[in-house]
Amino acid sequence: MVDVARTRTQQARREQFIDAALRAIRERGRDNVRIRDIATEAGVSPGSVLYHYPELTELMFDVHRTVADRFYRLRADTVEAAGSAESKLEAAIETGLPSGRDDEVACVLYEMHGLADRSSAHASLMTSLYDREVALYSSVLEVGRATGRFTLSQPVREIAESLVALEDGLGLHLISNNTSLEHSAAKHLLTEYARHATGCAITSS
Amino acid sequence: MVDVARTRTQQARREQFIDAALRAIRERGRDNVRIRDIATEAGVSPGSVLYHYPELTELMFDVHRTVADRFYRLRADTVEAAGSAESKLEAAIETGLPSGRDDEVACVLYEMHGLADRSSAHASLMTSLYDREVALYSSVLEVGRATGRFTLSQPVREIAESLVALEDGLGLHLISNNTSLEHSAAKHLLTEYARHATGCAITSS
DNA sequence: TCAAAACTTGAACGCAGATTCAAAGCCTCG
DNA sequence: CGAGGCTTTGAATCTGCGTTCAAGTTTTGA
Repeated sequence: MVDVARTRTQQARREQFIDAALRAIRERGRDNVRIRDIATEAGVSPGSVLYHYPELTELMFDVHRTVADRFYRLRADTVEAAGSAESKLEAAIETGLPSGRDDEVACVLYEMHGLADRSSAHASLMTSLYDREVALYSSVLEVGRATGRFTLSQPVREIAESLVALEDGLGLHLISNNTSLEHSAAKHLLTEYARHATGCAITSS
Repeated sequence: MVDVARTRTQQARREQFIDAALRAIRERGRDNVRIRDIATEAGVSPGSVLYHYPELTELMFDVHRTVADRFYRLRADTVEAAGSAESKLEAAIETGLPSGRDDEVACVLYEMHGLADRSSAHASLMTSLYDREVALYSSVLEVGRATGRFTLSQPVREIAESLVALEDGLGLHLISNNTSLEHSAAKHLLTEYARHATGCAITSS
């Protein structure tokens, strides 16, 4: 995935196609999306898409990278903005679950997961997102412990990894229309685990 | 999904196609599988597949149903066979994670998840599996509590749902080649949570 | 201002895969 | 054994999508 040098405007154009592809993928599914769909979404002709992305796999990769980054950035920024360790933890939990089935970024992120099976490039993206999310939770836990607000029941990394896995599992069900699991229930489960693991009094308001 | 009446041999033939499709999907991916792949896998011609499954969506549905049932059945049987509540819990955990990337049933099950987005029939299958898994864990927890071996830190249903979500999230990462998460580590996290929630002394041997 | 480069388009082409179907094979039961 | 129904096949057809490309349009920069 070595990037050829591109001008600023070329890069900007590409980003428009990334957004168009994102919407098209959401609409038609990762493997059913046609070049025409992406073109239509971007308001151009199919040839134009190919001109900027001669390799569709590269566009797929960029979409994956983009949703992973956006997902993480929102979380990191929200956590950063929160004051206390407790509210940081609440912020991480709140932003870790897909807001609903209208959550484009989360939906596409889950769609992309499947590519990791067969492409090591996509697997790296997934691993990298996982690592960043674990690191984010870890830092929050460290802060809470350092300030004496949290009493951790397990090693930091274990709690962080469990939180990430838990929200991924819950998110998967929320996005897949599991009617036995509401968003509020998912958040409650996540909060309860966090509460037990940190011994602090956060709420799933 | 009303089934037309079929003879025993017709049903048996269909099951061969389900197995062939399962292998083909594993090989080529849910949306990239061609009729020819399924036919080849079954050792017949494409026309034969269409003869038994005029609607490919029906075959997809049957594959989904089959993997969900196999996955659950193995768990239920293993848990059933275990003696104490502790070993039942260990059995549930052990069978809840994909054994590896060679785990056909688990891999295809995760592939199928994505269909729930757009098909309510598939969403029902997913929900049904979730419900059964939650019920399975719930029953184990009830047994442990009734026999005084478990001291539950949360309502039964919450623990059960958390365990299911946790293993789904962990499984997703294992199947997606997340190099930051080993199978043994996943099992450890699951075990730790179970231990914490039940207050009992199981090990992730 | 103008020439070259970058970009876009839509029509034309080629191909892969779904689908159809007539012919042939093969059960099975009277 | 043989007639009728069930199953399989491979060839023919259809369809839709990717890809190419010559011809136009826009942008750039000198």
